[in-house]
Amino acid sequence: VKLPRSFYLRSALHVAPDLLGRILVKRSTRLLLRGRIVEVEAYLPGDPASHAFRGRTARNDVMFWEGGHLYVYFTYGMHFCANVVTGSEGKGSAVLIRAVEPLEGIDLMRRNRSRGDLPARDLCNGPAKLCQAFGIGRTENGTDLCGPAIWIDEGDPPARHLIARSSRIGIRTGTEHRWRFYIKDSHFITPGKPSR
DNA sequence: TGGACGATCCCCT
DNA sequence: GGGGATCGTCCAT
Repeated sequence: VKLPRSFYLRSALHVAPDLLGRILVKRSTRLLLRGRIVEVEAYLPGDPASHAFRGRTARNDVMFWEGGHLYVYFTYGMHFCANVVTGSEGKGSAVLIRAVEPLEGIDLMRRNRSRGDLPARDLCNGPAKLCQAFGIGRTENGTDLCGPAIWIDEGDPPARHLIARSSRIGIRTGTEHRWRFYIKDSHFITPGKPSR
């Protein structure tokens, strides 16, 4: 069952942990790519680490759309990362999907990653890796997650005691906040280290 | 108009 | 554990 619009119209701090255990789905040409979300980060209004911190621009425009859209950004001259926009129109808040556990379409994911030899655990254990594996790029920016192309299924959320949190990864500011959430016993989370 | 800087990844030692 | 790849974006000059 596809998560409804109302799921996304909440604070990113509520949506982020609630996304764990949900299933990211992308309809490819004739098959489905599916992955269980195991690691996310919240980016809030007024958050200096957020792309939206310095106001609305052409690049981050989608982040200010109504919750339930996909904000895809390009970084380091070669990578894409995907976020779930949260809250009402104009909020400028989102949840970065950092890692998913591959469930379906794994052969295609391997081909998309240009590596036939990668173990499943290394296909989507990073925000740019999962975008490459799922074929998410510039054209997917602004996709409505309540539409037919990319969506998130209810899945099977973990018990609360299986959810861990830490500071976020790869940022220089806002490191005092523990806004990274992940499934404690998952083998499919990022190898990178939190910022503090 | 230019330059510093990424919400990263991969390969090297 | 460290550095290079690679380029769009933003802000300061």
